[in-house]
Order: sequence, then C-alpha cells, then structure tokens
Amino acid sequence: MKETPEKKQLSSQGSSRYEPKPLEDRWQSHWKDIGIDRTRPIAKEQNSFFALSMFPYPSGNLHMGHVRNYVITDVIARRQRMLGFAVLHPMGWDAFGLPAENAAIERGVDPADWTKKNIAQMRQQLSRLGLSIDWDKEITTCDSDYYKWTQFIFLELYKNGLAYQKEATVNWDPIDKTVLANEQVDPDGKSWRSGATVEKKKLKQWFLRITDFADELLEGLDLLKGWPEKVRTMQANWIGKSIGAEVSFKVKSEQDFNITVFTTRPDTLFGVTYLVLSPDHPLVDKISSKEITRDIEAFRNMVSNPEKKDTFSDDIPKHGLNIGCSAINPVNNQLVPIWISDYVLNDYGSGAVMAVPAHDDRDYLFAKKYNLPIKQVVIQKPIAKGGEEIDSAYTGKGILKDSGQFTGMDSREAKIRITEYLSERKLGETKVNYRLRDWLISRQRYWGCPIPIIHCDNCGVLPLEQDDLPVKLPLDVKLSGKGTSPLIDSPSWKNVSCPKCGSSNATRETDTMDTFICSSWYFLRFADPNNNNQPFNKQSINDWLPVDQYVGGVEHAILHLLYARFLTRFLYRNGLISVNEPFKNLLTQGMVQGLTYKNPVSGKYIPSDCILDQSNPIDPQSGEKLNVHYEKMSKSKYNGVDPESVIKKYGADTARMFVLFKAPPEKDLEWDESDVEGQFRFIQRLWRLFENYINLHGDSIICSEEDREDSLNSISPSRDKELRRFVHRAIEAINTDLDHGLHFNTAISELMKLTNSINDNLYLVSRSVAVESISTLVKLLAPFAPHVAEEFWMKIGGQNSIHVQEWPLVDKQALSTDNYELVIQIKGKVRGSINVSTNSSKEQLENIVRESDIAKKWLGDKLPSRIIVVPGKLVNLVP
RNA sequence: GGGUCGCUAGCUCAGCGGUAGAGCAUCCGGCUUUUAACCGGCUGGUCCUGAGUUCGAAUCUCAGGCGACCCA
Repeated sequence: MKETPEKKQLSSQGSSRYEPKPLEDRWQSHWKDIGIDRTRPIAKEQNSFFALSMFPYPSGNLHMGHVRNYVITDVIARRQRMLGFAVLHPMGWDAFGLPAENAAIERGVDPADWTKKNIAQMRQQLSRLGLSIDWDKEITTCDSDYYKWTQFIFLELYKNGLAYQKEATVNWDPIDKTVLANEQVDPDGKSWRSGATVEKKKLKQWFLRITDFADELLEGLDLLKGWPEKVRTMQANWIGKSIGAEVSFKVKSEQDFNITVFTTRPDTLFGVTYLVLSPDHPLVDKISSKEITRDIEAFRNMVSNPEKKDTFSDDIPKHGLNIGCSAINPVNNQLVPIWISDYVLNDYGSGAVMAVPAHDDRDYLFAKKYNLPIKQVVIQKPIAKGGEEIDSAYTGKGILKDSGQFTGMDSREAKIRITEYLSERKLGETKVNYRLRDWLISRQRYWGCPIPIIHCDNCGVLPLEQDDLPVKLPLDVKLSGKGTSPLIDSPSWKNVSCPKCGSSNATRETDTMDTFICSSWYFLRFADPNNNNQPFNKQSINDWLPVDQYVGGVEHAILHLLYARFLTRFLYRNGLISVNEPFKNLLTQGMVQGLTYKNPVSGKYIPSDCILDQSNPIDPQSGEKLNVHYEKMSKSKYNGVDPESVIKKYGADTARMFVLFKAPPEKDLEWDESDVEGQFRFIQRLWRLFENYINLHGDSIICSEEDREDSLNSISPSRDKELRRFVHRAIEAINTDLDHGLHFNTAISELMKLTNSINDNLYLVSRSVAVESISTLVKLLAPFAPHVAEEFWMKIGGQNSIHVQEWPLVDKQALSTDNYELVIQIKGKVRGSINVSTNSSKEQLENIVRESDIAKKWLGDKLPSRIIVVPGKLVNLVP
C-alpha cells in the first residue's frame, strides 16, 4: 500500500459539518488512484476468500435490490480483508438476453451498443456506493472473449453426449416469441419473464442432459450446509426423485400393444379403474377407435390452445376424453377403459398413468367429473367396513383389501411384493423416476451465445473445432421479433462450407443458447478472467473456488443455482476443475419493498405524491379510501426509490448503513425515509464524537510511555476498565453477528451502543483507553461505512488506509469484571439484587443471599427447602 | 391438503431456560443562525392464545389462532 496522501489536501478544511458528497468523492478517487481494491495475490499460508454477488443484467438502471445485494458482499469482502484473507470480490454483467433485442426491435438500436451503454451507466452508478470491487476482473457474457468459452463448454458437453438435439413439444412464449425451459414456466402455465400464457409447439431443439446428474445433484444438497434449508428443499422438490414401479398394461386389440405406466403406488394396483394417456402419446392414434379420431383432434386443439382452455375451469379436474378402447390390468386381468387428458404430461414418466381414484387426489377429481368407478383397495387401520361412497381420496398408507393374494398386507410390504410379482412375470419392474427434465437450451433469438454447430447435408451435425471459436454473432441482422431465429436471415453468416466434406450445402446452427448457460459458469471465469487460451486455469480455480459467500435473490433458488451446480459437476467429472460444488455458503436476500397506495375498487396504484393526507390516504380522483401496503418496488406501483437520489441526499455511507440495518439480510426490507434519516443522524453523531476526541487528544493515536503510565494511575480506573469492557464486548458481539448468520442489523446496533458508551466516557478515561476505544470503533465501522471510516482514521492520525488495518482482536481479560449484580429470586420470582464479587463461591453466594434483607423480608422465618445457585446470575430460594 | 418459517414496545428487529433489550418514531425539556437541526431526558410490553415440563418459560413440549413462503 502506498502512503497516505497529504493530510492538508484531504482534510475538509476544518469545517465541522458532515457533508457526504465531497468527502465520498474525494476518497473514492483516492482509492482508485492507489488501486486499493485490486485483488492481491494469495501469499503463502494465506487463506483466500471469494465473495460474490449474483451478477446483474445490465438494464441500465441500478435499483435498491442491487444496492442491497452488493453492499452485503462488500461488507463481507472488506471485513475478510481486515481479517487477513486474500479476497476476490469481482463484478460482471449477465449481458445477453431479451431486453437488448426488444430495444433493438422497438427503437432500432444495436443490441451490442445498447448493452455497452447500459453497462457504462451502471458501472458509474455502482461506483458511487464505494464498493471494493476489483474492476480489472470485470467480465461481460456478450463479449466474444467470454462467450468463446461458453461455446467451448457447450462442445465439451456435446463430445460427452450431454448436448443433443430432439424434436420436442416445447413451451412457446407468444409475447417474447421464444422457447422456454420447463423451469421458466410457472405453475399457472405463464412465462416467468413476460407473464404470457405459454403455448405448446413442436420444434427440433437442443437439450442438455442434466437428468444424467439428477442423483448427484440431489445427494450433493446434503453437503451444502451453508445453504438455506428452504433452497435445498426447493431444489430437492424440483429434482423430484420418486421410487416406484413401471407397470405394463396390455391393450385389448388385435395387435400387440402395451401401455407402460409409472407409479409410486404399486400397492394400489388392484384399485385401477382406468388408464390415462397424454394427448400426444404415440399409442393414442394406433389404438383409438376410428369413429372418434376427429374428437381426438378437437380435444388436442382444445388443450393446446390456451385461449380456449381459459374458458374452462383452470383447476383440476382437467379435461378428458374416452378413446374407446381398453387395457388389461396385469394383476387381476380386469378390463379398464383408456382415456386421454391434459393432466398427464407426455414427457413425464412414460406419458401414461394408471388411475386409482380412491387413493389419488387428481384421479379422484377426474373420476368424479367423468363418472368413472372408484374402487377402494387400501384402508386405514383399524379395518373399517368400507364399501361405501367416499368423499375424497385416501392417499395415506394402510392395509390392502380386495387385492387378491395381497389382501391384508400393509402398503409398504405390498409395494415390494406386488412389484416382485410383476417382475417375475415380466409385466413390470422397480423404477426410479425424476421430475427433473433435460434442459432445453435452444432459443430462436439473436442476442444470445451462438451454438457452435454446423449442419451439413452430407455429413449431418458437426461440432466446430476449438480453433474455430468463437462463432461470433453477425452484425448485419435485421431484428423483427417474429418467431424464427433472426440468424436465419443472415445468409452470409449462416451459409458455410462443410468443414468435413467441403460441400457448400452446410449451414450454421441458427438457434442461440439460453442465457442461463452464460451465468452457469461465470463464477469460474472470475478466478482467471483474462485467460485467452482456456476458460480458466485449474490452479486459479483451486485458489479461489468454491465461492465462499454467494449472495442473491431467492428467485434464483432453482433455475440459476441448479444449472450452475450442474455445469460445475460436469466440469468436475470431465477433469477440467477439481471442485464439484460452486457455492459453499449462500445467502438469499429479501426484497426491498416500497409503500404502495392502491385503490381497492379500481385496483389501480396511486403515486405517493398524489396523496394529500398521509394519515388518511384517499384517491384524489374518486375519493375512495386507499389500501396501504409494502410491496416489491416497481415502476407500475409507483413505489420505487432511486438509489442515486438517496446517495445524492444522504451519501453512500448512509444508504449502505440503512439497507444493512433495517432488516436482517434474508428478510424483506421496507423502505422508510425516516429510518434513512436515523442512519444519517448516527453518522453525524459519530462525526461529533470524533471532533470531540480530536479536541481532547489531538490528531495522533500514538500512545507514549507516559500515556500508559497515566492509564495505570488513572483518575478513574473503574471508568477505564468499564469502557474497555464495552469496547471488547462490542468486538465480540459484532464477530458473533457476522460469523453466525451475517446479522448486519444487530452488528450496526452494537456499533451504535459502542458509540454511545464511548461518548459517555470520553472525558472520564485516560488517553490510552480513549485511543484504544476510538481506533477500535473506526476499524469496526470500516466495512459498513467505508468513506467516513477512512476520514475518521485520517483525522485521528491513523497510518495508511483504514481498509488495510487488521480487524480488532478481543481481549478476553478486558471482558472480566470484579463485581456483578446477583439476582435474588424467591420461589422463582425476582425480588431484588445484590452486588457480589465475581470470585465468590457457590457457598458464599448462598450465604450472602440467605443473610440478605431481601431474603429475610420475603422468607420471614421459613427455611428454604431448596436453593438453586447459578454463579454469575442468581440465587433462587424456594421455601 | 402437506411442509418450512414467523408472531416480543407504535414500527423494524435482538434476546432462544435465569432481572424483557436496541434503533427509529412518539412525548417532554434545553439550545440555537426557529417552515428546521442538534443536545438531554422520560415514556412505552398479557413476549399471539391455552395447556404441560421446570425451583424458574418470551425461550423447551403439545394443541390452537393468524401471517408469509414452498410443494401438491
């Protein structure tokens, strides 16, 4: 570190007012000059720490959610540096994606220019927060320097048989005009991005075989102790492993057809009263009776057309159609009718289910709707009569009835026995099934990473060689927003000669990749971002990975985090890296919410500056009383707060302190201007404390021998001791807050308490204790409010930057006390307290209390029958 | 319907067997370059309800209520 610059130049010319703007500008430019935020090489014996925020999409506007996210990792990074770790704290841009393309379509701008401009703007906005980010390691996913390696990883996947093409019914977003992965469609069938109702379409698409890793990804969750339980649960549910049986039903027809179903409940096989196929099941056209072919067509149209579908009830039960043929139940040879319905998905399991309406909720509702028989085969203990109508499915375990030779068995055993029975007769077998589907990565869009594949009429599908990477996006493309990939309309780019046979009838793949691929490995690139020969070198990965603390929104709990784990595990399996989990500790931060005023009648949001009386908010137009709520900040709700305006008014330090203090990081944060002012006032209180300190002790924190002597002969040794105890208790408390659960809010509360007690004692303690207290306070403050901390440090005469100082150590000695207030309880009720020596034994404490006036008053002449002595706390006398 | 988490001062949250705490807000006083800032001080709590365990429960157990999220 270079030396501190001239004090004269940096000091605020003796002004005693706290003015954040000039102070923050001054330090930010100084830090930039001396390069304080650059990543230091890892020294021998030094531990490394990788602090990472989920990188943003460069929308061009920094919002409060970003601020919260990056401030959290910044505090962590700064403190880890002070603790002596080599810290990597980088920033990058998730820069491919639809908004750039939409801007291009709407306004005719170039997506690359648009993106670059936004990045510059956001980088500028970010810099105002005083984040200790190493900008030398910045990465941008739409740079060919980066996406070259995204393509490299795709080719590695392809070589290993994990990237493949398949004709598939896909989720089609009619607004964004692109294909979505299953994970990008919410349970109501809406697009996660546009909110449009998703349609079904058939297209040839690229997939990644994430299902190959299903078990690994599931089992790996158990080792992620540093992740929130709820995220692990969500991922486990998403993977959805279930163990059951595959059962084969013979179709009753002249030809030999079998319908295979997957079930987790083979014990209910005797209760099957019909089979359901997905409308697209390949057998449907072969086995259905000819008379209803047109009905089937109509049915398919209905269920694939969302607009018509909406006119029906959207709830379960869904729609069904009897296709006029039957199948034979392999355990009892009963004939059951075959239906088709959209509650069965073609690509889950085998696209067919056996329906047991007595023991499955959806089957039950479907059977009720279409008047299908319901047959009970499992009953709860004790054995009830049964046979009567039931008013809901019993989905629990129990005892089998009416199940041939298995009657009387309990469900758990019956599952095994019935599966055995089936596999002996080659009619079924044990099967593990997953809800997780392969990852559909094809997008018919321009602004994404090109898939490095050539299709040749003679040679088929050909992967490019590494030397031919990157496949850059063409620049001469007209963006129209219609359904096909814009790259199809770029003949000069699309038409190539075949690298194998030289034929001119070869074309590039015109689909681009889902942007989630770009963000599934960026954390690895941060370890070695400027490498031109490899995506990263293995040593750098060993140095920095896994990410020690990852911070981001919970909305990425499934998609991004699962994909990132998948690619990391693939690269590990493939020997390219030697870590198999990317994120050691994960913090999912809560939303930043703003106050909304909503008219309950019209459902419209009213901007807060239209509210005349805050205590009685009414609609200025209709006069209706408004509902007041906190909701996620958004333009349409008029409840956003712009970080820039907050920084302008209060400064970055106040903004940082506020977002950290107002709520624990994993909880939602309600924006409240008066609390922001509270933080601003706290910094002003600190400001005055330091002025007072300097008036008293001057601008040096060097303590002479005399000062120490002075301390020993202090006029008020008990004050010295008390303040030191406060100081070291605060260090201990802040360490606990930050090391166990990242409780920045309580850590700041401790800083406030410490500030108060230093303030109370400043005039009463000796110089050496004042110096120790004040310099400890600056160090503890530094990660939270880096600008004022630096200013204070300079003012009191600290050497170098506060941000290269060592984090304070707790002096256990200072924590001890000579005396304390021992609580006296009589029969468990607190009746008073008494000052005792810390060294008193249990016996002594008991005697002191028994002799005390308090005990005599409440006990009278009764003798205590029981005495509980807790040294350091209390004595409880029970008569 | 199932699971997870939460319910503590007006608000946001600590405390997680041993005298209920912090910040903000409110209120009162002081001060001053009085649409306000600052300083000092005081308030303010059936710890959601009920039962149990315990010498002692906000804290542990059970049941219920309310709310949030996830899954179906």
